[in-house]
Formats: sequence, C-alpha cells, structure tokens
Amino acid sequence: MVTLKDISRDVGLSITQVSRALGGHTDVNAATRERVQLAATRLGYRPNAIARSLKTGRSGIVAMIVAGSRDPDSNAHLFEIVMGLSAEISALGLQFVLHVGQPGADVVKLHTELYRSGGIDGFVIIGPSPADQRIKCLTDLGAPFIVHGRDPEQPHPFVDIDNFDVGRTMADHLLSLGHRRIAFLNGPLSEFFAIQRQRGVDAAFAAHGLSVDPALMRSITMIEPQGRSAARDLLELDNPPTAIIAGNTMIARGVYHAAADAGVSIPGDLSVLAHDDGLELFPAAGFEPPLGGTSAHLSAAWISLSADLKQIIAASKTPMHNRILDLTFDKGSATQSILVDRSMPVGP
Amino acid sequence: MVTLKDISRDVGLSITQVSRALGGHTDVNAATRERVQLAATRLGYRPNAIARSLKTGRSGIVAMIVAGSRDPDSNAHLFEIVMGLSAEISALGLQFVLHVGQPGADVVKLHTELYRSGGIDGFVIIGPSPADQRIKCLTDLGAPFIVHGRDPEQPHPFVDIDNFDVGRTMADHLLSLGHRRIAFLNGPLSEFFAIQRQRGVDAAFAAHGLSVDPALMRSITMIEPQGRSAARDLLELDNPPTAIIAGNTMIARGVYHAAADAGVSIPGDLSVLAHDDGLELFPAAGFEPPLGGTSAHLSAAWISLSADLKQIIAASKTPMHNRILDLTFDKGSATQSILVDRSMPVGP
DNA sequence: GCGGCGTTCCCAAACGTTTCGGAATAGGCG
DNA sequence: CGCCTATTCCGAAACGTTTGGGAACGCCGC
Repeated sequence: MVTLKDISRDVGLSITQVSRALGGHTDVNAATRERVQLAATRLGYRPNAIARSLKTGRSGIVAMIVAGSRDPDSNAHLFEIVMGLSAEISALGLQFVLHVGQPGADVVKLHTELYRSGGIDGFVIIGPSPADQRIKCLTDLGAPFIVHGRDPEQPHPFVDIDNFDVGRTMADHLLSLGHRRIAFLNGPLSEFFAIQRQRGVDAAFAAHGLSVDPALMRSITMIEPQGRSAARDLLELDNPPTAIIAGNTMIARGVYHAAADAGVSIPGDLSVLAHDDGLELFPAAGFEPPLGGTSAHLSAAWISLSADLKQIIAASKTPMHNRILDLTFDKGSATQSILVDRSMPVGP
Repeated sequence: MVTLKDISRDVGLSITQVSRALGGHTDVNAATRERVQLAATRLGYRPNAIARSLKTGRSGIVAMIVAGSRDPDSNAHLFEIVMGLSAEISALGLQFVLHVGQPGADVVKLHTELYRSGGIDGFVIIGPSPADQRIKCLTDLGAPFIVHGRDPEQPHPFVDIDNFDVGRTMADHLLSLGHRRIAFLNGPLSEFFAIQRQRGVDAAFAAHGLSVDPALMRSITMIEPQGRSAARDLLELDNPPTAIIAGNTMIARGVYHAAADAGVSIPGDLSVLAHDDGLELFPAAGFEPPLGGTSAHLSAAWISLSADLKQIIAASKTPMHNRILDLTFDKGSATQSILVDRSMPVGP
C-alpha cells in the first residue's frame, strides 16, 4: 500500500506537508503542491479510508438494515429500493451497506450495534410504521438518518410524497366522471402512507357531499395475485364497483386480469386508476388500455434522500429536514365517464 | 463513544489488559476478566470497528460492484443475488457493500480504487465473461475475491455448478424419451455457463449418435418475453420442435405462454424442461403441468461462496479453491415419450 | 539465597491520517 | 540592526485498537 510516508520520502517533505498539499490547504507552495501531486499519481497513492475515518470520525458509509424475509412482496419493492439507493449513494462518493438480517432478527438492536461500533455515518429507514422503533432508537442514539415515508408520531427528517393527495386526486377524478361505486385496493393500513391515502379518498368523497362504501375499501398486500383476487371478489358483488383505484401498478395488473377473467371490459364496464411508483421491474407501461393515475417515481426519492442524508451527516446534528416530492396525474385511457345512477345510492 | 480507555479507568487496569481480557487472551486472571467483561457490558462498550481495522488491516467488509443498468433482466437476477449474498455475508459477521456504478462506469477501475483505498477485504464477482477483466484486475492486485461462475481462461477461486451437466442431463432425458427435434433456449453465449450448457446438449446428442439442429439452438436474454417470442418463433416453423429446453424458469414461463397462444398442448404436443435456479421471485412452482428439469438453488451458492471468501480473506493468499455445487434432476410432468419418427431426419 | 519459572500485568509502538501549534526563512520598514 | 509579517514548512499529538517485549511478583527446588 502506498502511504503518505512513501510520498514524503519520495519528494523529501514531511508527511504533514504532503497531506496538506494533497488536501488543498493554503500554506503550501504552488510548485511544491504540483510536485507532490505528481508523485502521488506516479506512485499510485490512494488515501487510506480506514485511517482517515479513524481520524475524522466519519467513514462515508451509510447503511440500510432490513429484516430478512421470505415474502416476495417486500422483496420486490426492496429490490428497486436497494438498487436505486445504492446507485445514488455511490454517486455521492459514499458507500452503501446493505445489511440483511436473519428472518426474525432484532432490527432495532442491529441498528444500535452497528452505529455504536463506529464505521457507519448514517442510516436509511424505509417503510416506517406508526411509532417506528427504529426511528426512536436512532433518535435516541443521536445517529444521522433519513426516512423514506414518515412516522406521524415522532419528528424526524424524511422524504415522502403527499399520499393524502394520491388518494384524493384519483378519487376526485373518478367522482367527477360520475362514478359513485368506487373501490380502493389500498396497501396495509399498518403503514402511514396507506392511512393517508384512505383519508384522501375519504376527503374527495366528502368534498362531493358523499361518503365511501366501507365494503369497497380493501387493505391488501400490494402484489398482483392479491390485487387479482380482491378485484375478482369486488366484481362478484351484487352491486359491483364501476371504478377501482389500485394502490400500485402490480395491483392494477391483477385488476386487469380479474376484469378479463370476469368478461368485464375496461374502461367500458370498469374504470381503473392506479398510483405508479415508477418501478422498473413493474412498469406502468404495457397496460391495454393505457393505465392512468397519480405518479411519483421512486428514483427521484432516492436522489433527494441521498443528498439530504449526506447533508444531515455533515451537519452532525439532525435537522428536521423534510421534503415532499412532486406528484403528477395522468388520466390515462382506462377511465370513462358514466351517468350517475340515482337509483343506486352510495354507502351508509 | 465508550472506549477501552473508559473501561480501563473504570476497572483500574491498563488499556492493554482490558483489551486482552475482552479479546480472550490467556494472560489475564479469570476474576479480572469477569470484572472487565461486566464493566464492558455495563458501560455499553462496542469495539470501534474503524480502529480495529486500522490496526489489523482487515475491515470485515466485502464488496460487490455492479454496473448500473436499466436492463430489467440483469436486475431481476441481481436482486436475488444481492439479497442472498447480503444475508449470508451478514450471517458470517461481515458486512456487505453493494456498489452500483453509474451505467457505463469503468467497473475495473472501481474495483481497483475501492481496494487500494483500503477498507475492503474482498470482492464477489458474478456473471464472469471469458477473459474477465475484473478477475484479471483483482488477481493482479492480489485482492481476495471469489467468483460465482467461472472464467475458463484464467485460474481463480469460484463456486459454480456443472453447466455442461445441465445441458447434457436435460437433452439426454428428452432424447431417451424419443425426442429428436429438441430446441434449446439458451442464455447469452458471451457467458461461459451458456457455452458449457450448449456443449452439454451437443454431447448428449453425440452420445445418441445424433447431432443438434443449429436452427433450434437459440441464444436469448433470459426473461419471459424473450422466451415467449423465441418459443412462438420455434412453434411456427414448418418442422417445429417436439421438445424445448429452457435456460431458466422465466424462459419456461414464456414457453408455456407461447404454447397456450399457439394451441399447443404441454406435454401432449410439446415437452418442456428447464433449469431452475431456485429464484424466490420467479419460482418453478405454479406451472401447469408441473415443470421439470435440472435444479440448483442459488441460495446454496451464496452460502458456499460467503464461507469460501471468508476463508480466502483469512488466508491472505488466494488459494485456488473451487467448488462445484450439486445438481438435481426432476423429470416433472411436462415431458412425454414419443415414437421416433424416422421420416423426419435430424439436423445436418 | 538465588536462579528459574509461571502468572498477571503494563509500556510503548504501530496502523495512516489530520491538524494544532509553532519554527524557519526571507523580505520590508523604521 | 531589530521588529513585524507573510510564506512555507515541520514535529508531535491524536483517533482507538492490537501486540511484542518486557516487568513485577510469588513460588519452587536446589
């Protein structure tokens, strides 16, 4: 390994001065600096990350810890998250450590131990639940971190979208088209984003002087098979919905399949909207008719999130920096206006 | 942060002795050791990973560098690889760093710089191509690494399956059932595993005194859409194959779909076999009729690979430790014996 | 009483870097 | 010549850990 000492011997300067020359300090002669830089590249010097970390107290490593899981649902999402995050964090000159715990491992403890053993500058938390223990633990430790999504029960820095708006926008669009029996295939209500989306849907109904039919509000695991069976279930009701809002594109794919199975045409008999996370593996493209709905690409989230986390680490005292990402809406071609059938009253 | 110094002050011993007590050295009184351990847990001591790394020269971090890609195929595989590897490596008490380069980044340079900057004990290389530059680079650097798969053009430690046997076994089974027009939807021939599988298929034909029809040998990207269109193409031939060997379960899914589209029944009109990597996201289950073929779970590969890499790092001089994992064969229910039609001669 | 030995302890150096506090030199000015 | 400043350099300490080479002590056998 080539060290500062090697360079200092080569150019006949002290280690101090070599360090300063390479570090861009002012108190070093321009000619000297050049001589040092030349020697450094000639010898193939690379600063030792470990030694630098020990001295500066920062390793440039951020970690994400996930519980191992055999559940393909969380896995599918995790994939996009891991790849996107890793790319952005690498691009910022940091390293990304993915720690996959054994299924059933104590994630909170893993965070604590990893942080306490030094070597980790900060953490990324995804999919927070209300009163999330990881957030609490990291806050107590004073460790830098940032959350994708948010926990309403404690203050913390996060990057998120306006999930209330997601629900409200799509419901409002369908209501404006005259739909009244609108189903919502939402994600698990244990997570805050799903709660917010539901509230948004409720609010849209309220704004139209209506209220949702609880029987049409479903909380499911956000994958295609679940979407398919939930949609089949809905379409078999005595009084089936005329529109379905899907929580993501995987659910929407299930809805399309269920509709095809049931001989229900989209958008003739059934209007469909979905929120699109911009996942590469499960694209919103390829739907026939083209799927519409709200959209916010996760890739944009990773960019913001990485940059913010870097800043939080540099600040060394956690600012409650929050960021709400933009949401777009495209009506697509899978929705259709219908006449309001007043003989068919809505909900309770 | 709690350091050795804090403990030494607490128990009234030297830092040296505290370190030795905690490190399990012999020259420390049993009572003293207990006293130290108690103090350590009471104060919440965690050894500083950075300092330890600086001293010992090992960080306990292994890295995998992948070029960023917008290609969902490599991504889907990568996902299983990343999750599986990360879990196994974490379980061994090491850390797994995933470095996703920008698309088009110089992967070889990334390996070099990351290793030279210290802090990385070893690397995992996946999907080697013949004369792989990464392997060459790491060998030159003297850096510990292990390859999943192998590069026949240079010696290196690896974990792999017998891909020759994969091709040979499946082709042989179909030939024994009387099939003669056997198609093979193989992976990209730029990678060694695909070359070997093709050789295995060739060998099976040769063993039966036959030779393959080159028109039925296809090298495709190993995803469902490609498998589907390749299969459609094959089934539309004047003289279509009576059996198809798929390189993985995603291709097989495409084959099933293409068969359904063409009104071709499996196994009545078409026998199908596939190699199954045991991917969680793309399971071999759920095929109707049940799919058969060779099988080797990737998860087993990660276990071997992690353990071997750890050993290589500990040895500090790369042993050419190779490991060929077991392969199983299940004939499934998607193949059927046919009478050899002698009016239909095989290949050139 | 003394050399030898086993047990238990500690000093100090080292890993490679950054940085504080000063030192050396040269030049300008009175 | 003496003093001040600016420029350019360097010694030494520090980050927290591990470890080689002892040191101190008590105990044994001679």
